Amino acid sequence: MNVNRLERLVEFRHTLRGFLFFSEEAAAEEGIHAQQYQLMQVVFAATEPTIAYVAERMYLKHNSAVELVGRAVEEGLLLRKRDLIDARRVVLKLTPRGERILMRLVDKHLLELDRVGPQIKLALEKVMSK
Amino acid sequence: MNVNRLERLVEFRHTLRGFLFFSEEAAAEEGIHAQQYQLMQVVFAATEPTIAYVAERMYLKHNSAVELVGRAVEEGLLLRKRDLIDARRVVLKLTPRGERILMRLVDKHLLELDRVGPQIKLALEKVMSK
DNA sequence: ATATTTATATCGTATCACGATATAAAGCGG
DNA sequence: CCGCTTTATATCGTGATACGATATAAATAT
Repeated sequence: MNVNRLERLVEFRHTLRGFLFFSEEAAAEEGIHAQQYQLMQVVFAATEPTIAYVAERMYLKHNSAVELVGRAVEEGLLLRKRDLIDARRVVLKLTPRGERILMRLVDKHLLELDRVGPQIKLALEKVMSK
Repeated sequence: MNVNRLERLVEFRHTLRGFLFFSEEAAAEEGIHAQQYQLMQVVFAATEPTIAYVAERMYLKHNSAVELVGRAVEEGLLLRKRDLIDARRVVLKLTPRGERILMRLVDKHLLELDRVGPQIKLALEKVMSK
């Protein structure tokens, strides 16, 4: 039943896309972009959030990370701090505003995952050849 | 432990992003974009794939769907066919080339989900408040 | 001390998505 | 049958995103 597995794959991607769409909308409600939310998550959760770390964690090239951070800094979500020990490096930190927005978004996403998590899980189980 | 749930949310998004990154790479290996792969999935799986249907299914505005389809048609992945009954509508169909590429990508994704599906599932379970 | 590597930044280009607007066919009310 | 509205697709201008190529500057190696 290869057709069946294809249909299940399509269904899985649809549930995923639904979740990601929720994420975009939630971010938009806070006046930011979905990628900025992801960036803030990564920065907040890291012990030493540098540009290179962000790039690796988000599967981006470093120049893309630089640009993403640049826009976030411009919008007052993040701060760049030059590393005192190694002056090539830039360490990132959320602004109070960034932190407030992140926390609200995290709460919303946790609620949403309580709602759609089971559906995603089911769709995923169906697509895996157990 | 709200911090814990946040960390688990971050971990979940990381596994998801990993899968989506795989998808981007796999598409690139076939010379197409990840969104074109998603589009082809939707078109292939639908009984009557119109622009409006694609937009709804991919959570896009119709103009975005028009543009996505336009680029896919230009690259020989899809065909536009005017609906004979309702001449406003456009029904989409994969070209043989599009279909071949889709099938290869579906296979690759099914294999990848056998590999990373369990990790995604685990991360999802951990983030849901059971 | 110079060469190389590492970390970040800049530039040009393309995809993608959107809002606003346009066009054209279908449906509707009289 | 004819305007009027709705529906389906298309076009235009703009901005975020991501990339490769290239640049800069600090750290490290020889």
